[in-house]
Amino acid sequence: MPTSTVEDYLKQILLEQQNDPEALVPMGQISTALNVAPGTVTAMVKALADSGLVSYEPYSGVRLTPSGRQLAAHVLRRHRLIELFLVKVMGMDWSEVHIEAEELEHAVSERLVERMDEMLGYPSTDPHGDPIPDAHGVMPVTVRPSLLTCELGERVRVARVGDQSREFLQLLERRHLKPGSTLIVERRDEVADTVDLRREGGAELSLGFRAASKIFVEPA
Amino acid sequence: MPTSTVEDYLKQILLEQQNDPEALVPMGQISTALNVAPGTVTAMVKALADSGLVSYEPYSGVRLTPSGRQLAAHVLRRHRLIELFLVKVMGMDWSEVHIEAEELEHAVSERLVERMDEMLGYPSTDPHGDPIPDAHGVMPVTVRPSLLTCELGERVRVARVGDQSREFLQLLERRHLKPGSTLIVERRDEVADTVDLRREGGAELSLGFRAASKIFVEPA
DNA sequence: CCCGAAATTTTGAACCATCAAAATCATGAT
DNA sequence: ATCATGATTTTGATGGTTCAAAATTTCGGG
Repeated sequence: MPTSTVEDYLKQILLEQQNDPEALVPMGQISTALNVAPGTVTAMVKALADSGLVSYEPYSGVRLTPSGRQLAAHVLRRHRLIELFLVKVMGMDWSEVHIEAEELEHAVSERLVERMDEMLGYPSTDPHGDPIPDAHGVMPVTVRPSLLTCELGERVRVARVGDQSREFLQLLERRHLKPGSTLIVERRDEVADTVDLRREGGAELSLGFRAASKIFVEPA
Repeated sequence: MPTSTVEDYLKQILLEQQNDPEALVPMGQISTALNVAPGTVTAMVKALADSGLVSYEPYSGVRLTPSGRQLAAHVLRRHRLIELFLVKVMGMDWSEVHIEAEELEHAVSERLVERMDEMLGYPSTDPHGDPIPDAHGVMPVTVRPSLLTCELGERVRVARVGDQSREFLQLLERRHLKPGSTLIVERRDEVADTVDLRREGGAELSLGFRAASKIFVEPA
């Protein structure tokens, strides 16, 4: 049985390289994301390599092996199903479920996860629009434009948000920019660092480039 | 923040001495219950004593201090609310929820526990009839007769079962002896080691003394 | 009152996850 | 090509939890 620390490292590596399974994730990135000292990551990664969960290239980085990827995907599945469960069934706020799921993902049994999945009707995405790996650990990766890169003047729907922080999510809630909302990007001003949006109903609002880049959309 | 190991020790000590707050729980009892070596318990208990959670009397045993009791009661509250939640909301079998709750009790946040409590309508007992401590850690202790000590010929209702093992609980389920069931103890035979019961509806069945002593009843 | 069995404590060791700080390596700019 | 800078690895150490086995204590019966 992998420890919860091992699960955290694998999950993080998966998140950092999910677009490209061949990519090497540098140590520093993991160190920052998990908030541990760089040397700790080196030590841990060596142990993961010894267990055959990652392949480690000194001074370059790590990538998941098939079995590491499998395990990581299951952790991610648990995390995302739990988040959705907490929102849909427990009525919790979407801005608080990430932290909660961070703990619960290491404690729930396989049976309980499958029960949640069933109760939720086998959903494909979590409250932030992230895909939920299926029971075999398979997860579709969809690349979408953000508010910074999508067409101007087209009606788009918010599909996913790329920042799980409480503050960011609460902002989106107040501005009615949760996944599912539709809107149009009216204009972008590089100098002013603003993206102007028109929401369903006509209300205008604007975001800075950094915030806009964390909201991903699909054609409405 | 106490570690989950600390929570396990405190909870176990509370369970072993819940009738008498003055009682000293011997090391061996904890060692057996938690399935760790005796020396490990000694070491851990010393650490708990240093944290002011228990008072330790070498070669005699430990008892909870007020703050230890407080903490233990909160762990027990989480455990029992989770068990009930898993049965009532998740539709899990009562024979499998104990193990699940054993993990979850260390992972759920205060907020989530209170949310479960609310959804369940502030229940007073868990699926096995054990009392659920309130949000302040206060738990009523009711002493009840067992099938071995209650009056013969009286209609009684199963109020609590004192064995959480899967096998025992599945047996009770098959025999319709879950908490809430009513029955009459017809006779006891010391030599044959049998307790004969008549269930609601008239069906007769018998149990051995050891099993009978783990089923507690109240007047129906 | 002493003695042996049972319980408890001590000792020495291991594993996991972590840190700070020193040493090493890699890379891009000159 | 070299060299400074930043990333990575190494080193030495700590805290928490655990074990096995040896030493000690307790306590009831002779």
